[in-house]
Amino acid sequence: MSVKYAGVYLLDAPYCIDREYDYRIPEDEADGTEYAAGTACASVHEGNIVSVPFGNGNRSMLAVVNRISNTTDTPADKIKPIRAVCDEKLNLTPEMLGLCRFMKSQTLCTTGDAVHAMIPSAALSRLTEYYVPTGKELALNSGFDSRTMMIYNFIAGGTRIGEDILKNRFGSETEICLSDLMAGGFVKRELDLNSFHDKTENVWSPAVDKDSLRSALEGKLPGMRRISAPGQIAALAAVIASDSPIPESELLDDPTIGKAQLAALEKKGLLRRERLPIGAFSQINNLSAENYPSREPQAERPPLILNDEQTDAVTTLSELFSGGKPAAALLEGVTGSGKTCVMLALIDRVLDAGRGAIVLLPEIALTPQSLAIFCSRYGDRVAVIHSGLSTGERYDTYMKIRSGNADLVIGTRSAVFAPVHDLGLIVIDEEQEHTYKSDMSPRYHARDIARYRCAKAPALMLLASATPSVESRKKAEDGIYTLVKLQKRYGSAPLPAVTVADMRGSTKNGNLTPIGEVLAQKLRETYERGEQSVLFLNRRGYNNYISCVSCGEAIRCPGCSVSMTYHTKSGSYTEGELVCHWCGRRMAVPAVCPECGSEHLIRMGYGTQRVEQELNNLLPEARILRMDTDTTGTKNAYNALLGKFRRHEADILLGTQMVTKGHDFPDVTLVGVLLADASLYYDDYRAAERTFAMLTQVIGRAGRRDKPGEAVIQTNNPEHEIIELARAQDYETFFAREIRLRRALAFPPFCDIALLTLTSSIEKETRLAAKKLYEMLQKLSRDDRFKDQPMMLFGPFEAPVFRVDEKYRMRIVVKCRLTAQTRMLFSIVMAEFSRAGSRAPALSIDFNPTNL
DNA sequence: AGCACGCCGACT
DNA sequence: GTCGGCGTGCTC
Repeated sequence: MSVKYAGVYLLDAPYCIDREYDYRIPEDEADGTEYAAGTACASVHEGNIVSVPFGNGNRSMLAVVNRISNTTDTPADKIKPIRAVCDEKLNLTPEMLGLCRFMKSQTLCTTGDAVHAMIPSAALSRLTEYYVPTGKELALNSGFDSRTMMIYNFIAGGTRIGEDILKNRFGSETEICLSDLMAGGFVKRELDLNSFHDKTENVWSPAVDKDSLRSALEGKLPGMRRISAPGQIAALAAVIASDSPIPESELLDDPTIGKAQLAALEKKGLLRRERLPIGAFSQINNLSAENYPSREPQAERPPLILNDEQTDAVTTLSELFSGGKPAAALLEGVTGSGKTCVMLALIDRVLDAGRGAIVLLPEIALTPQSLAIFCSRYGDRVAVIHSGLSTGERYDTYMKIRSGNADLVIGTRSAVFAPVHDLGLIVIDEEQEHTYKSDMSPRYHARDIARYRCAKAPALMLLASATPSVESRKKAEDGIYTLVKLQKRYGSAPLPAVTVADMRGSTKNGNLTPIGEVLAQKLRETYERGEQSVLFLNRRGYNNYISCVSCGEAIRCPGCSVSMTYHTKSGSYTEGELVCHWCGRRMAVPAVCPECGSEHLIRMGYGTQRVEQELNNLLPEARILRMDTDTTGTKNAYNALLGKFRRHEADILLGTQMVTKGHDFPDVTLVGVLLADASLYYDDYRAAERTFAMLTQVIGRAGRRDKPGEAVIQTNNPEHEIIELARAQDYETFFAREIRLRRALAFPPFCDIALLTLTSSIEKETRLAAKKLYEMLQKLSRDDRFKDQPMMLFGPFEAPVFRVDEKYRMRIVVKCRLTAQTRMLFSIVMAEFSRAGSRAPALSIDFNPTNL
């Protein structure tokens, strides 16, 4: 057999050394005579996780095998052998390996970052090198010294000993002894998950059904005396109360329960003992059972009742799915048109075809109610991935999917990497949500990952939304995605009546009034009818822009047509200036409104507490639930609040972003939007898009089936086109208007934006590096390789929050088309900046960032 | 990122 | 005379 080489990427490498390194795959030294596979590296495949010696100190580092080859360009004296290979339980499939390469080229992350997005960190961080006996007998007279013999005996006696333990026991020469033993084929090195998962414990579960256990407690079980020992009673009660096996250690925490009692119950045939790895039951969610749906699989899926339009949609989408070719579709359905039913019908078909599916939801939409839809229909084959999972749960969920025990994954952004077998469908619900874009390395967009995976599978990517992003809708327009529309509301429920309340001039001594006359009146009426109201406070852009009380306009950047952000000058509370986050332009707050000449310019904004006070004055009797980041620290608190409101234990729900997402509250007939225009003047070219989507969503929350709903939009800008369009729920006109603007101003989807940020703890260094970076970009853009790529450079300027966490941040914005060439250009810049010393400013590049 | 090699100041 | 500062440069 010829020598083979493995080209590997290190998992923990900075960008500048993130390239392929060739390692020798050790040949089987004992070569079949007595013992085959004398090394741990008998079989290395692409996608395996391995450990390799790296650098001068030959530090052991984790790496992923990118390529297997019979030849290498690396000089023989530099080539080192792979140390150990992790078996198939953690390898990347060829698709996933390809996805890593794709992510590296698309987002300029390191290969390691990409791998970390796919394999749970609990797995990678627990990978450890072990020494294990090979099974080849070591004769006493084999000529090894006594230390080596002791080490061998130690390894042969125990299981999976790590090098640190050996070194501790046998001293610094351990390494030499080990390499002798390995050369002889007596011992091999393995890369495996460390002891955390090796340790086992006793777990207890019912040996018979729970009713029999209850009978036993009551003495009604035939042929058995009533259980009277307090310890046994307590143990039985605990097992009956739990949905999952209970670790023995947990049972023993109860002082009345002893091992003897457990043994007695086992002998009586009531309880069953199993020896299982510690943590094997962490998968039983920490989501409280009360809040989350049961996972009992339903015997038969209830049939879905679809109208004609929905049936047509399912037919079209099923054809795309079963066409055997990659496909992408955009399901555009007005609020209440039953997108979910279409999704379920499609998932039915995918699962029935024996394939897997992933459904992505925004975090705040991942509520017990939305999960219940899936869990009650598909039971145990569902795996849920959300931010509340512990590292152990994440690992268990990953393994459940990998092993094929779950073929439907519901989750947030990161679930797009779930190792679903034979992937047939990825659904991205609320497609326009910006949470699908990661703002940490790897800075990927779930949509791009989904598209890649669906192209390879091949599978169908389905984007769903009532208000698709301009980018996606444009792709549908261009025929890249198949557009499927749902225009009928269920049972032709009417749209809520929308009132736009003009808030201009409603200031009290220069302060804004949170609740105007119209809304106050309707809140009172709704309360008196015994119905519920939802108030949505638009906090985006809060207190950050200057608005004119007379005409409602915010001050915009003369060059960028986005709203300028108000910054307080450092060391002052009252003095501030306006800054454009896109081009860096600064200017003093003007004395009069540039639009209408009025002198009444004010800073916009107030918080939920202020609104709560106002509500208390207005309706002292009403029960108010305030929901914001202060009151909903944890996911459970958030779900508890939602549950409370659903059960009508409060009359008014007041909150920020969280109240807008698909919770179906049956008694809500009034929805109020406060500061509707705040997000209109957010310093982002997507401000209009987000405002439109948000208003559309929130209006859709009012009124269900039997009860007609009403919505009040409070704004300083009642004539604004976006507000008008949202009121009429007119996506088409909105889209046409937006596309026109984006084209004219060269914003996505007509160009791409690269946001380059330099971070360092030394202010001077940061500014200097920013200047250097700018010059470098300028020079490169004129280079022969790139000069045909139009690029516009802006900056360098300070980041909106210049100093964060003792670090200074400078930015450069580049508008260009993302192509292979421009990506190459940025990759050069990235490599250059990550090379320069550890104290030098760090560069990060974000393509089409969602927030600044 | 680490870790070496390498050439100039204050110390046993 | 040395110990050690961190400035380049390499890592299969």
